[in-house]
Amino acid sequence: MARESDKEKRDLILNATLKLITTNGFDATPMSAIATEAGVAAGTIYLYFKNKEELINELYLEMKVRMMNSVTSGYDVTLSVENSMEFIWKNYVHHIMTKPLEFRFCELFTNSPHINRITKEEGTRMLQPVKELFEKGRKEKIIKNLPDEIVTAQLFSPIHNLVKLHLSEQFNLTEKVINTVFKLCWESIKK
Amino acid sequence: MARESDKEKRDLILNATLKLITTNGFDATPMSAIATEAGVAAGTIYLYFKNKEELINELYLEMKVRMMNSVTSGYDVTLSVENSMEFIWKNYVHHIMTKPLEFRFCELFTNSPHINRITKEEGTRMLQPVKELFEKGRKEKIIKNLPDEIVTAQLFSPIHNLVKLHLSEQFNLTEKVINTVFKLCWESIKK
Amino acid sequence: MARESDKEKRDLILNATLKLITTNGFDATPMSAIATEAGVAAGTIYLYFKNKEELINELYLEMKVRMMNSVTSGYDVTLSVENSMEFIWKNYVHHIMTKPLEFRFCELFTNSPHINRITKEEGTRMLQPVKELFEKGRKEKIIKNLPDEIVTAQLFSPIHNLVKLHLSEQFNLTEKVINTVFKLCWESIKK
Amino acid sequence: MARESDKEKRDLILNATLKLITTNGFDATPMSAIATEAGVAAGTIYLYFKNKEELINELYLEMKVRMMNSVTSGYDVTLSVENSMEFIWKNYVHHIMTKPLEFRFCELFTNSPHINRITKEEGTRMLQPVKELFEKGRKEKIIKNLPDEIVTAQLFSPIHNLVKLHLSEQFNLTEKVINTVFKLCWESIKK
DNA sequence: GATGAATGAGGATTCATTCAT
DNA sequence: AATGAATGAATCCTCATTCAT
Repeated sequence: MARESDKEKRDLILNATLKLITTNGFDATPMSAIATEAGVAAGTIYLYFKNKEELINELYLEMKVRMMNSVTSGYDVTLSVENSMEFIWKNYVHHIMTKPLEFRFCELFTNSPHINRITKEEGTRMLQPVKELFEKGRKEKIIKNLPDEIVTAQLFSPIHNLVKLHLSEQFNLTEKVINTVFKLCWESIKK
Repeated sequence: MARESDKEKRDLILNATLKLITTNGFDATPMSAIATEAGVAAGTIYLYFKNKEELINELYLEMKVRMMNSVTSGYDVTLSVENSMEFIWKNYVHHIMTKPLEFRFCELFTNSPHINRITKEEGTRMLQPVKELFEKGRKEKIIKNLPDEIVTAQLFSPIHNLVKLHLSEQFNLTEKVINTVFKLCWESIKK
Repeated sequence: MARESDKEKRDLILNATLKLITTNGFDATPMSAIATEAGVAAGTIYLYFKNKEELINELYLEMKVRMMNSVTSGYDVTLSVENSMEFIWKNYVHHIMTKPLEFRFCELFTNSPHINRITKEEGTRMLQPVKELFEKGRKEKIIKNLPDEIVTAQLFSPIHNLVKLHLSEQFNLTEKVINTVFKLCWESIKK
Repeated sequence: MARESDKEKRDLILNATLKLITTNGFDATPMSAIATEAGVAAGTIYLYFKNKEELINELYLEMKVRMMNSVTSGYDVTLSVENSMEFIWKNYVHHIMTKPLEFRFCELFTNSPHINRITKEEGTRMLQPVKELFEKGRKEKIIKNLPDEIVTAQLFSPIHNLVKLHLSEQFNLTEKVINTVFKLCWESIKK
């Protein structure tokens, strides 16, 4: 039970951090506020994280892990490349739309000097399965022969952008629109 | 000459802010550092900007203005929709690639709580000419009948993303690649 | 055995404190570090000592006791005043040279506000045997008629100082030098 | 006048530090207390000293300088070695007796890890004139042929010790006693 | 007795902002 | 207008001590 309690407290802190930083930004979120929100003492945070920077970095990784789990959960290897892609793509969209805090947090920190190189690389490493799918698609002559970066950009950045607009209520991203966008994106890279 | 000197000092401060914030981030850029970099006294900044927040906001607007000027400079109204689009698109790419500081700054602050609603709206308002071009394209049945947001996302976010990778040296964005990407994007929205 | 174990733990804590405080100083030695060095839990220290201050004070007394034991061990009451003095003096020198940690600790705390008046007095009280020897010397007209404080100062402070230099490697205190210094000191107080 | 004010504030801070640290010890003297005692804001200290450590080090040096100035002020080179020595010795005693705070401060920090090597060396370097006097005495066959360290120890440490007792009111150091002690010390090193 | 997680007060330091010159 | 010394609130973090297990 001691270990459960540890896990719980760590999670309370991570969740409090996620909520406050996403809402107010890094600078406007003192450790004391995180402690209060998490219902622990200020010093307790330092039992689980070395300092504010490490707290952010671990939270960032946690977010990336959750996302990849979400995206690949239920993934069926026997699916065709196109169906696999659609499955992953829609899982991704669903994930970021239903976890706005996690999404916003990743947005804020992906290019932040607070995230150190190692964390960033570990975060990127999780995209491996997707890259393998691209490779398969190219080999099977299903998608165009373009570098991973371009395929990723064509496939994911438009919807990524639209989700951002949706979450800031500048645009209403319906299921129908999502389907439309997937088709546009897929068309642009398929052979 | 007094007014010119004023203008100069204001610009010195804005440029110093751009450089330091882009390099070190908002938190790691004290007003005193900006003053030193600009070659003025700390107090002087407050003669031109009410406080740090306003300084950031004004710089943000300035960046947006410069970008729109860059993008539409030399724009010829007699061009076809497709050619207009290509002109603007490539101007945009050129601008953000040659002004990495300005680009990075906008990236950092577009979704930041430091930029207030009014500044953000004013920044968005400058996209008006582009939106009018979309409207024209839809009317002339040259591009698909899609909302502005989707057209913008399809057209600009992939290259936007690739420029980010390019500037962080994770990808080499050559002239050839740029042309390829334009074609992909344009294909995805044209009728 | 329980009591033996208690004694052991108390000693482990005292030794750890001696080592760490001497090396790093009082401020740079948290209780948690002492616990780790002693191989006990942080809370355990408080079973043996009321708080940090008392821990220091008890250690200080312990050091004084050890020193007096060292200094008078093997002391022969039938010796002449001069021989007694030489015996004690050289025992003292030997003790502080072979127990640099204990010596440094006493140095650090003799004039520190952390050592309370009572501890200090108890520490001084142990010099009683030496003072009696002075009294005997004066009565037998072997040493000059000077107050204890002056005799002590003349006899011990020069070598005390040289040992400090020796331990900080600014001076090499050989057996020959020690003998020379004893003679100088003794001459200065003998009649 | 601006510079005078600077000097004044720096001195206010140094004096406050001297007083509080000597009374309460390093740990028990927060920067905020120093600020209050000096009559400045907490942040102001950092305009004159990089941090607490540097403040202590500069104060330490200041104390050493003042002492050497005191000790050699009015020093007449035409005096004999013995008279020179007596002059300096008594100046020294007078200085540490009349400046108990400065004396205690030096005592506290001479062997403290807070004083860095450079400061310590610079502090020691000021003893040069005294060492030259020793050399002269040896050459003129007036004092015994002993290393500087021993001469220093014999000459200064007994009185140093007695002053400490005097200041802590464990001993009353009268002018007569001082003269007696000088004679004892001088006798022990003179040929 | 022993543990070590949890506490929260306290301290060094930074920095946006002001204001006397 | 320009300065930059001074301010002091705010923040991160440490650590002596407690207490439930």
